[in-house]
Amino acid sequence: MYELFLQHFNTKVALTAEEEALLKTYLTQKKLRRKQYLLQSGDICKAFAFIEKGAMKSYTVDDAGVEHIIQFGIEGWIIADLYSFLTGEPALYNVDAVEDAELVLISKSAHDALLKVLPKYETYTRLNFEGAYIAMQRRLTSIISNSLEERYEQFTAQYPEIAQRFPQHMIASYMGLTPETLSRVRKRISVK
Amino acid sequence: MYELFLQHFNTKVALTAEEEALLKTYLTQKKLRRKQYLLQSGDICKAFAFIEKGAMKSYTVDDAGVEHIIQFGIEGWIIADLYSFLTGEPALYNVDAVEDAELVLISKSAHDALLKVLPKYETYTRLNFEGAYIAMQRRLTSIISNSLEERYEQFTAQYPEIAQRFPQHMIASYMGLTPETLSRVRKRISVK
DNA sequence: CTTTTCTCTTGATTTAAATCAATACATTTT
DNA sequence: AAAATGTATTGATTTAAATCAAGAGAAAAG
Repeated sequence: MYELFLQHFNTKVALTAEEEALLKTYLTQKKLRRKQYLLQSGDICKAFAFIEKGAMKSYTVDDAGVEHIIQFGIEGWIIADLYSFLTGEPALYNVDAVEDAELVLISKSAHDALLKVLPKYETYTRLNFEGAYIAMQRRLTSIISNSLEERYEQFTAQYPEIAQRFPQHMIASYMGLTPETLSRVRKRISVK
Repeated sequence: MYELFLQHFNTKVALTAEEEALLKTYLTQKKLRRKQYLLQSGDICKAFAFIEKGAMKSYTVDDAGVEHIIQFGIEGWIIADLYSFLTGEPALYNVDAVEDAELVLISKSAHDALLKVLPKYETYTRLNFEGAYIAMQRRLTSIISNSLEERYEQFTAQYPEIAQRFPQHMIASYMGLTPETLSRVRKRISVK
């Protein structure tokens, strides 16, 4: 239980056996079936989720009812509305399962306690945020600076598993495009 | 010296007089004239900069020579190519002064040392990354989900000082638009 | 196993933004 | 003070993406 999470943690910050036992006492498990929500916008995000198995997405829904995907998550990734988690404000995003999923949850109270009792947890958190920030900055740079063809090719090169595991219309949503446009972008690339 | 930086730090994590004195020994100063570079893409980002005074921008330049602004910075903000700073890889971004600037620099070696000698520095860093991550996620959400009018109004509401202090064509670049389009967006808003 | 839903593609048309071009005004620079 | 540079607006035209619409194949549900 919690194998992948502990492995992920130890890769970033190595734990002693005692620390690992302590950490485990703060973790809980959750299983989700395809299409079930982990979080709905307007609710408070009371835990962040490490994905042990399965595939998730976070997204907004606009006035016209269209989903805009903010983030994907598969095994080894963290997913949540961090804004809501950290501030206690209502979530802006929905989070649900694209495939059946097994999650490790760290609640806000567990998170706050861990920051106090386990200094390595703060380092783990900092490294996660560093990585997440850098990934997001690259995504933003790509949106602002590159053509659709370049953006799609960068995306598939950087996240081949995401590109293959999620349906194409979700990739389009993630890129801020209609499914038709992404289909045509792919065609232009394949012709070239 | 370093007044604003120390104030910013203390607001996030309160320091004792001894800790503050220790922290100061790791800081250096730098002044930049308008249009001078702090960093050029391809170089290694060897320090991040806290802005004590002035205005900065980070940006990419595409094949056609067009600037794409990634981030603005004014008094109290941090600016750098964090990707390059953290990984030691060549920077993707240029950083230069839009107004004459006074900076507090924390070099990579100072950063690494501070993480070891001053636990509160790790907390400070974590909180900075949390805030930066959340701000960037909101920007991305806005790009993917909202109309240009909404995006511009959100931007001016959230960062009134930036909107007023930087020329409009830079705001356009930050939004991924041409200056002409932003001019027309503003006109549509004012008519409405 | 068969009906329904989901997924992707393609075509025609509309719509929004980029581009090209000109001008006016403000601010640096010399 | 004059020249040069930077900044913002407006108009005409082109270009790229969204929208509307249809259909075909695959996957999921009953």
